[in-house]
Amino acid sequence: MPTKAHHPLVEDFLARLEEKDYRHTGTREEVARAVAQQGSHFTAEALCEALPRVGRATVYRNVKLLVEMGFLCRVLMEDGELHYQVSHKGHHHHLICTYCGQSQDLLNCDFQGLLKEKASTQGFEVEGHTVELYGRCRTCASEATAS
Amino acid sequence: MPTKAHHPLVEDFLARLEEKDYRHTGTREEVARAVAQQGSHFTAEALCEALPRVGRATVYRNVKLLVEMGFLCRVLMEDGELHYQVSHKGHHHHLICTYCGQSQDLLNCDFQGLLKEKASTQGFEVEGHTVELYGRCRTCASEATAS
DNA sequence: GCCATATTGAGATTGAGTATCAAATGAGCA
DNA sequence: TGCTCATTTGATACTCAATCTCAATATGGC
Repeated sequence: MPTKAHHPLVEDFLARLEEKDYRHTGTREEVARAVAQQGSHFTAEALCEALPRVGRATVYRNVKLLVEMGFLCRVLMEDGELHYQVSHKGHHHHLICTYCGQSQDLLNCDFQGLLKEKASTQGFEVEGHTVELYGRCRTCASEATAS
Repeated sequence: MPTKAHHPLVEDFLARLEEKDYRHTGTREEVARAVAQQGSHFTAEALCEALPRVGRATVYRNVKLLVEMGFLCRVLMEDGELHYQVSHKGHHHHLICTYCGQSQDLLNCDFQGLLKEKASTQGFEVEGHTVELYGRCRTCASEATAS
């Protein structure tokens, strides 16, 4: 199958597949391309709908692969639903707007040190953490102020 | 139905039910007692097993009630499974040991201010957040050191 | 092109949680 | 104490996300 689009995520994913001795299949490329076309965050189910010719199990398998390889990250919504979004590399947290639903990354923020220090006073060794922030994005906040 | 045990959680729950014009039923008391007897954290399903004579739907309904009233809080495990644990009142975070599974509360820790400040540099107004920490509790950490 | 094996897809299955609705129960009141 | 009626309960069906199974297919090395 010829490579049509040249989205960096698709390219990088295919390169990484080769690197790790996974096979480069047409289906994987399709999934990666669909992921790249999703806005902000999306559910695995939405991806399935965007890829009607690809089996549900395969979509889930490839999403898992993309997460393991760091191309996608999980976003936990306030109602407990699991979404995914294209990942900026490296550790970061999500700012999820509960008004418009958009998600952005919280940049330049290192809690690990603070968390470790706090937890160590109780003898606890922190190895990992999850942080999700909910509130209003800039646009929604200014709309609220304007009205 | 006579009140047999006098666990504070059970007592407080029953008092709050009255306060909020919910009915004090034998089933609610049973559920509260079972919750009080669970160690650390537990799933709704485990509660169902501990209460074979109570319907699954009723267990879920009462767990939801206990959460709304602040007697229970949700604990998100690293694999995404939802557990519950008896809540210390007030905002707090969880330290979840991935070795023995125990959970403890992270006390005296206020991130809200720091989080708000960081997020506001991106124009985001934080209204809520979730934080879960994973690692080794004191016991598991010292066992690892000893071996 | 051939082969061994990784990958895929249809469909069954699991598991958590919710909806339905008739029957049971609790609480106020006579 | 018994009546009455709204609340609560429980059996069951259902939904939804996600995983498992396994035969069919596609891939990459030779």
